[in-house]
Amino acid sequence: MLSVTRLTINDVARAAGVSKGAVSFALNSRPGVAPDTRERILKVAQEIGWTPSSRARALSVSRSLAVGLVIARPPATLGADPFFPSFIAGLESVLSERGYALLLQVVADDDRETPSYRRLVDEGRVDGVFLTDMFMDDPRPGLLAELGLPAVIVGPALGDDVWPTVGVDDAPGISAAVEHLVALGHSRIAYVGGPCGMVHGHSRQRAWLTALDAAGLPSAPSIEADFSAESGATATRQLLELAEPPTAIVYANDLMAMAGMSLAQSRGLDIPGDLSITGYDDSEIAAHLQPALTTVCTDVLEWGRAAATRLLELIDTQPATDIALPTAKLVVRDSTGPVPTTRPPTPTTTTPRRRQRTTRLRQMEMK
Amino acid sequence: MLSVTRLTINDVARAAGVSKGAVSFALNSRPGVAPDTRERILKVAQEIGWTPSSRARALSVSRSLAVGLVIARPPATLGADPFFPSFIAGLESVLSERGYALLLQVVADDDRETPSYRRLVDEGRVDGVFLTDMFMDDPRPGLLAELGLPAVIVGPALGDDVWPTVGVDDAPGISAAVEHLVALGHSRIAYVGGPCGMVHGHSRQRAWLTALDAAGLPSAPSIEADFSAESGATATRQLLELAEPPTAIVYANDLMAMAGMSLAQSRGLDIPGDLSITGYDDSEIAAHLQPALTTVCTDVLEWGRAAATRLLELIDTQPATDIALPTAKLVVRDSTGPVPTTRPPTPTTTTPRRRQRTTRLRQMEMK
DNA sequence: CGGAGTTCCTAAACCGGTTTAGATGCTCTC
DNA sequence: GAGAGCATCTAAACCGGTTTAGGAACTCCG
Repeated sequence: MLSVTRLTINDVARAAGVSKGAVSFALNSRPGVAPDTRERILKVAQEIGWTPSSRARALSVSRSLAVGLVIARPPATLGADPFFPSFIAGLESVLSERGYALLLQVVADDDRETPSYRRLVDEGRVDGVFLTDMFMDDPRPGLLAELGLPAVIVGPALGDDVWPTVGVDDAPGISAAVEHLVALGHSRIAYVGGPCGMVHGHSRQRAWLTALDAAGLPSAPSIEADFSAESGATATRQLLELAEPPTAIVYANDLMAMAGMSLAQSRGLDIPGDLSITGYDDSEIAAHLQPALTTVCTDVLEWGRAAATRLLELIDTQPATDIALPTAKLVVRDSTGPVPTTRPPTPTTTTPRRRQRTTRLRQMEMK
Repeated sequence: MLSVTRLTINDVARAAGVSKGAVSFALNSRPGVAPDTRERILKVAQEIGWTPSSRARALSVSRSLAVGLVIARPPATLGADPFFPSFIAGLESVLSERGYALLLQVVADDDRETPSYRRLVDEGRVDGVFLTDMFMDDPRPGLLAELGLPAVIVGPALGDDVWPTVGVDDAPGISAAVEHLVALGHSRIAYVGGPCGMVHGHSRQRAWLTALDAAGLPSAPSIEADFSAESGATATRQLLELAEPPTAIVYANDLMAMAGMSLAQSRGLDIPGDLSITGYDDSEIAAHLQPALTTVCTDVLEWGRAAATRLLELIDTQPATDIALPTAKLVVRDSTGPVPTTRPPTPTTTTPRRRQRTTRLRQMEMK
């Protein structure tokens, strides 16, 4: 190791016997360099092992060659969400190919993210950002428009936006779940959703409502939870304590479904004998639960790829290529089954089914 | 909005009636500027709303002001791991305070990461990296030493390394789990671990072995899995089919423990009546399982903070401040209980307990 | 054969900061 | 009161690329 200093474009220029500019032209495959000169330059660069410094590049092209992802969620909930890792992997696969880096920021939930974005812009760290976990009336698109920072909204389409939206439509997945339950004979299909103030919380609930309606079913109880296990358990408890508890519950994510399933089981209910349950996400554990969870699966990796592609297009002010995302698919497993037939036909204030079950349990324990 | 161009240090200099250099000095609180001048400059900068461009700063200080985290795992496994989100949140809290950004890369598992690091270095994207999911004889520390890129190893201490290690020791947590089970009367405490080729897989298994030994127990079956739900289920099946199945299983993470618990339950075993189970991680869902999972909890956020602090020190060639990380703690819940007392004293080739249980189940179903 | 048009390339400006060398004015000292 | 020493500040070089203006050589064409 003779020289400690990093290789620069000047070293290449000198070695190839040309000027800095020529090297730059050759590297970026721009006209103005003879084919054989170009080849010679590239060969020399290769030989001495030079890669352009993205620092220097970033300064001269007035771009950061990086995009940002700001995640504002309590880390606990984040950890249980299979979405982000796959999504980020999808982003990466496109970004790295185009020489872009991904800047990640995980901020406290209550920070409302906007200071983070402002800083990213002020410091010129990123050329664009992905917006996730959108709220209804989210201030961020407006803020970013004001700051002039390109953005892509990740999630269900909103419609009237300044920024493009890239997202797998929730509706088909939820609809499929409801239809599946209807086909199994269920008619009291409750819903445990995320915060209605959040776009995907909202859209999934709408999908459930629409599907019920399409099946000609009357409205059923719906509880607004917050995607956490705790809230899923609480919501489930409330539903089971209703005078007329549901025979099936559609959850807006797997985590709440798992917590709900556990809670129901702890009360002696058999899944799916007494209660059918569906999740959303198809997390790794879903298939290995007892019973295996019927859930909705989306191709999150592809989703990430699409979002990244769109953001880069936006940054380069290229026209949008419309990428068709595969729709959400229902994965039927063992947590859904035929509606219980032994149900008493007239609704009462007590819950006979649970009573009965409790009795059976008691017998078992006494044995 | 009169001018569309970004504010630069020149604008501040002009507005304050000083030179570029003076502004730079003032901003970085270096000597050579009179106190009142410094204040005036800062006030002007504040007023016109200028923040130094990190692009330009990065080029002139020959630093990227960013650090990298390369994650090489199949996204599916990643999504189920509560570690990274909290860890990243911890990193962020230190990095952002110091004006550093976090560059994230999620690469395919088989890419073995090294090309990613090489690229990060070649392009000058980062000033240092965190190494996670270390293998025994991992080539990365050596590679990075060669490339001259500072690194901090995240995980159990290895000892002979070029780079500092920041990690919560696994041993106390696993030991506590084993001791807890021993106290409950268990003597056949099996172990389902991660790949032994991985450092934390290895260290957790050693901890289990050591703890067994300390309790004066003979060696028990141990299965090398891969931290995935699938592998956890398979390992559990193998253990339960042993001539003399364990009465307790210690798992190296929650995901495998959950899958194992479900599998055991699907075979009619009662947890913890017939089999006690412990996990590792304390994921959000753990407390909401049926039964709630006894597991090991570590302060991952603090861990992230420590790792970031250490890496920045390394980059600035400052001496290491030794940060004491809180040790892993056992969280006792309901998946562990007294060893079954009804067990026949002589081992046979069949498994009477399960037989008995199956019978009970059958009775129930026939009813 | 002289001027217009191309092609290929170089020198120099530029991106927006940091940092160094040196100018200026002031105090201190003998 | 002249030179040393210091604090304060400026001008200019520098980081490592990209990009523009322009020069040299060569072709084309009337």
